[in-house]
Amino acid sequence: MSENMDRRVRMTKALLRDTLAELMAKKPISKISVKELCQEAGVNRGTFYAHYADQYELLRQVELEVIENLKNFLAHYSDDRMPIKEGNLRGILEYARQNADLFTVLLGEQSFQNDLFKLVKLVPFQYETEGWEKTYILDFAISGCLSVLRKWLQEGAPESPGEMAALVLKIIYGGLLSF
Amino acid sequence: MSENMDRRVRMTKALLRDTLAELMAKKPISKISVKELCQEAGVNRGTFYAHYADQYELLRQVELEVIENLKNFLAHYSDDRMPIKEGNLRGILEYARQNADLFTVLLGEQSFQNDLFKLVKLVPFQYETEGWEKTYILDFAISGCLSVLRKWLQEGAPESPGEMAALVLKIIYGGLLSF
DNA sequence: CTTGTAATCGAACACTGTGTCTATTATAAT
DNA sequence: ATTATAATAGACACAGTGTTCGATTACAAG
Repeated sequence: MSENMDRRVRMTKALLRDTLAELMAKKPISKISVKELCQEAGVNRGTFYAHYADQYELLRQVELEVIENLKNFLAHYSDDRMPIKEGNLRGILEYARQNADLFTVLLGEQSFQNDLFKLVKLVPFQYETEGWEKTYILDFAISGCLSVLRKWLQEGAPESPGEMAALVLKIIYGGLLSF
Repeated sequence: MSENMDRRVRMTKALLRDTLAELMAKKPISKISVKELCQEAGVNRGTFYAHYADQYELLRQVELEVIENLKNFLAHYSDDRMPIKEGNLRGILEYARQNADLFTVLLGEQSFQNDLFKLVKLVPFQYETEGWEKTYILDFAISGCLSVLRKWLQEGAPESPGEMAALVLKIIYGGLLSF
């Protein structure tokens, strides 16, 4: 992806990516102008437009990069035909924790959430039944997990990834009222 | 709220509200200018600025209006100390179905979701335990429900509110794997 | 190390939308 | 009918946009 790029291009994109994340931690992207973003990043405004159409396209690119990372992540861990293993889950949580600031921003974006939904739905689950309820159940579960992840990161990730993985599994396999 | 307002003011706000909803069904609010919105609504741009600072403030107001409606809704139905009754839930789903277009738009907004979370958390639930897991469980459940609602509306609400209420209750009380 | 290529830069440009103001007209409340 | 106030058209300075130019700089390949 970003391997075979000019050093300068990678530097520019990285600067813009990080600066956008910083600014978005303070205010919504709608209040961030390309001008301000470039001044903050120390990048020429013309250079920005050479890569992106606007702030939103930049954000979208960042989202897709992270999705790509997560995809590799899942592919690596789900070799053993057992989806949603504890270690599997813990790995993702650790990755999220390490990039907590960026993740917190991205998890607030609808488009990023949609990508995550699609990503999870690639995992081959097995269901008891095959009725119309199936898709709703899955959506319920994914959305619930993402909400837990978001809350966890917002609180500063006080619990360990292991604890959180155990919690999520307990909810999924034990039910919401198993506490 | 909007009872004791000049007819003209109410008309103007209603026009802007509906037009914004229409436009947001087609494209993200970031691509909607105040100028376009006002032309579409047939409202003078100066009049817009007399009421709102920008598109986002207008959207926020609409969100708060709907939240207020839902609040009354909950207050009416939760008189009997039994939260999350089937009829209770079905009523809300019917209300959402009747305003499907608007709801679909609003459910994609982070701020609106936050409001809904706060609203649901006003309901006095009783838990088995009191540990740190409690808040995560609740967030999981709320987020899951909203996701189901969103999907249902996006599909054009094929199932009846009664069926959906039953499904949600089955997930909550029966667990995710009870299918 | 040298050289051709390409990315960044500063500066300028026309253009669109913004936010505010004024004088004028239309409408609601009493 | 009178009064108050909301909506209007139009104008204004201003900020940000998106594009262009030539000059400069950094890179990668040979």
